[in-house]
Amino acid sequence: MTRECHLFFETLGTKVKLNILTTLREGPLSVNELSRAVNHERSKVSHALRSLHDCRFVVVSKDGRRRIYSLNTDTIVPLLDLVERHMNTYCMGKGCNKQARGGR
Amino acid sequence: MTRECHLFFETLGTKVKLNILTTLREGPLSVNELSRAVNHERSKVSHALRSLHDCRFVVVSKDGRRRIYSLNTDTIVPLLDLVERHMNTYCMGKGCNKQARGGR
DNA sequence: TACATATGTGAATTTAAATTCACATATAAT
DNA sequence: ATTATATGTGAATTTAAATTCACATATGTA
Repeated sequence: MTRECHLFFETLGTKVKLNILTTLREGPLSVNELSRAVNHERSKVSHALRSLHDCRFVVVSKDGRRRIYSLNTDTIVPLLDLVERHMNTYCMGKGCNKQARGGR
Repeated sequence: MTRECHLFFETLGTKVKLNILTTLREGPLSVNELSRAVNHERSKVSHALRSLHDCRFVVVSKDGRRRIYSLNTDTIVPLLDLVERHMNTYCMGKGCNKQARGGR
């Protein structure tokens, strides 16, 4: 299980990907729309969508020459909710509890 | 939210950390015990535990000169369960659906 | 106090992922 | 068929995280 989950979490470990997912919570979008919404260039978004789709965090559907991406609401929505709850409960919403290192 | 979650998932994106968490599902362990259980050197495990603790995935308690780590069962157990379910449903338990690239 | 055991940590190095860019492909419109 | 629009992708580069190691700290024991 560790091996599979590793990839799973790795796939969520970057801001662009996370941005995409939270943006898609509002509703499905095409690549261009997403690119504008998260303010990152299309190529980057496209690469991110690839790995998100590889792990089935998102699903695609064709609409002419556009590709509409939407969340896998079945698992990803509850997952994000769970994480959000954890952050609020244990990390006070400010980037966890990273301790200052070094110093004397 | 994206900024915080980014760190959250990043913290789970490596095999050692994931190994530690799944091992701790069985019960609390000291650093040395964990080190043996996951078969990685203490220093590595210690570094991993640091970030896991920064995000409150684990909690510590002192016992003499040992430090006993245990899971934050409140959120991390359901989280791992959710992920496990996702993997089984959408990724057929074999490292997601990474498509072969290239080729002609 | 001196030593042993358990763990933590800074920093150099290694390793891997993210970004970028030029180009490929795919579909639609003229 | 040609052009425009939308998206995908390989590979070089950049960037960041993981690993390692030598040492620091902390606690207990003789």
